[in-house]
Formats: sequence, C-alpha cells, structure tokens
Amino acid sequence: MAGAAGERPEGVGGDWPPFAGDAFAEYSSSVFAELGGWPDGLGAGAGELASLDLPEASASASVPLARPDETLPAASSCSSGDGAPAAATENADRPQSAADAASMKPAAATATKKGQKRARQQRFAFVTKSEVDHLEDGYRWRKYGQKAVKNSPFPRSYYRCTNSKCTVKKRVERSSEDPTVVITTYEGQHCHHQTSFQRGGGMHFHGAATVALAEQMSFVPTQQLYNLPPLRRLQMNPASSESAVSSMPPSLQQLNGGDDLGRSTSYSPTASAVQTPSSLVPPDVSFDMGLLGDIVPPGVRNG
DNA sequence: CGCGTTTGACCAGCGC
DNA sequence: GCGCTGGTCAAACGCG
Repeated sequence: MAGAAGERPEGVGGDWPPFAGDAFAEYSSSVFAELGGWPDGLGAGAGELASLDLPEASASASVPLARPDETLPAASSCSSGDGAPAAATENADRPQSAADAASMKPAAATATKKGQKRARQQRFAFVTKSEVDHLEDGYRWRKYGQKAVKNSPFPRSYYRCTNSKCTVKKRVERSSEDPTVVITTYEGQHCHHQTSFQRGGGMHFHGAATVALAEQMSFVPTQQLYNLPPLRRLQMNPASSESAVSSMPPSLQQLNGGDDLGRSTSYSPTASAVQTPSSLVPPDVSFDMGLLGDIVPPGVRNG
C-alpha cells in the first residue's frame, strides 16, 4: 500500500475499513516505518524495525531501515497498470497464469537481470500491539509461507493478496523483544477495491488511523518518495494527550470524521494521536517537501 | 468442491 | 566457495 503511484487506492478513505476490532482490541500503539528499500536480510531489517519502533527503544531511532543509496523500481502492484511506471517491475509481477508460474523459477519471477537485485516494491512496515498476528485490514490475504526468523522465537508469516491481479504482499511477525508487538510489512499497493470485508460490525479506528496514515503516505509521488531520506516514521502514541483528530492531517481528519469511515467506526482517540518525535526525523528533512509534509500537520511538527 | 493453511523443499543473495 | 538466511513454491491437508 505504500505504493508510490501517487494514486489513491480505490476503497481507501470512505469505505476502507481499518483493522477489524478484534485485531486491535489490545491495540495500544502503532508506528510506521516507510522503507525506502528492503534492508538486506529481512530478518535484520525487521528486527531493527521492531526494536526501533517501540517507544522505549526510540533512542536507537537513528538506525536506518533502508539503505539510502538503494534505488527502487517504481512501486506498482498491479501488472494491469494504472498509469504508474510499472514497466520496471513488470518482470517482478507475479505471473497471472499457472503456466507462467510453472515455467518460472520462484526467484526468477522476482529477480531482474543477472547481477541485479530482485525488484523491490515500496514497502511500509508498522508495528502494532495486538494479540492477533494477522490484522484485518480490509483485504483478503492468503498465506503462502512461514519461516522461522533468526533471533526470534516467533515465525514470520507471508501473505499475498488473494486478488489475482493484485501483487501486494505482506509479512507478519512478532517482535522477539516484545511478543505483544506485531510487525506488519506491506509491499506494493492494492489496485482494487477491498474485498467485502465485513466480519462483525464494529471497527476500531485506531487501526484505521494506522492504515490511513500509511495510505496517506502512498499519495506521495513515486519520485518524491524515492528521493526522501531512508526513514520516515510516524508514531501513533496512545499516551499522547493530543486530540487525535485535531492532530491528524486534514486528509486524515476527513477520513476519520467525514465519510463512511467516521460514521461506521468507533474511533478511539487514545491511540490515534499522531506524533512525530523530532529525534526520528533527520534534521535536514523539510516537512514541506517530504512525506511528513503531507502527513504531519504543522502543529505537530515541533513535538 | 473451493478456498485457505501448513509445511518441507528449493533457490538466490549475502557475508565470511 | 561455502554456509546461512530470507523469500517463495507447491503438494498435502483441513474446513465450511
């Protein structure tokens, strides 16, 4: 969802459901990390992420999540294309037919030319506190793998969007440091409406805020995203006394209170105050030009 | 029967 | 070059 296509995914906003209630029943905090590129060795990257994103570990926030010099292909999840420069990743898109899949080596399906690293799409990771590993986000996912993670007692699960035209993937793992923390990493951007999601009626907006923020990030044009410093993080601090809505960017406020979402969700301000600790933002970052400029309202920028 | 999960195996990238 | 690790495949299995 961190797609850099600069196009708002349909279904986001008005009817984009946040995480379902169960998933966030125990939600207490959520932190985003925009990965300019996949850190080499996903385990290491995820581990850093987990430790970094916990408020208690914010002191180590300077650890990069992505290599600053890594250039990314255009992030587009859908081979069908929506005007985004998907050509760069076209080879990386999953084959749509079984024949293609059979004739394609797993790695070859995602690798580019020899000597090049496999195409990597824009990814977003965020941390949530939840007892549930697989958080509802409004889309249907099919689990396609699970791996033990080095230095972690918890396995990492791999999910793929069930939409055949959608190549969005996500990884879910628990933090080894804090078992209550779930690290969810999205890769790619949905190119379709969410599937009919409606399990149970209640939605808890803290999750919505989380995802909405991530989506908000996706509005940033690709090039802009790639030119940004390696790490952008937004912390959803439940302990903040800020009014959640007022501290949200206008677009999120709209998401939150304006449309269907606002009407159909039980919004919990306790977990939605947007904070941007200055320590997490490189000093040379201009809020007017980067992701945060679109996300963090001026009043929040100073703490 | 269709869909999703589990799980062992395979492959590529990377570090030593 | 070798071993480790991450990422993915695909057959088997379970469930509604």
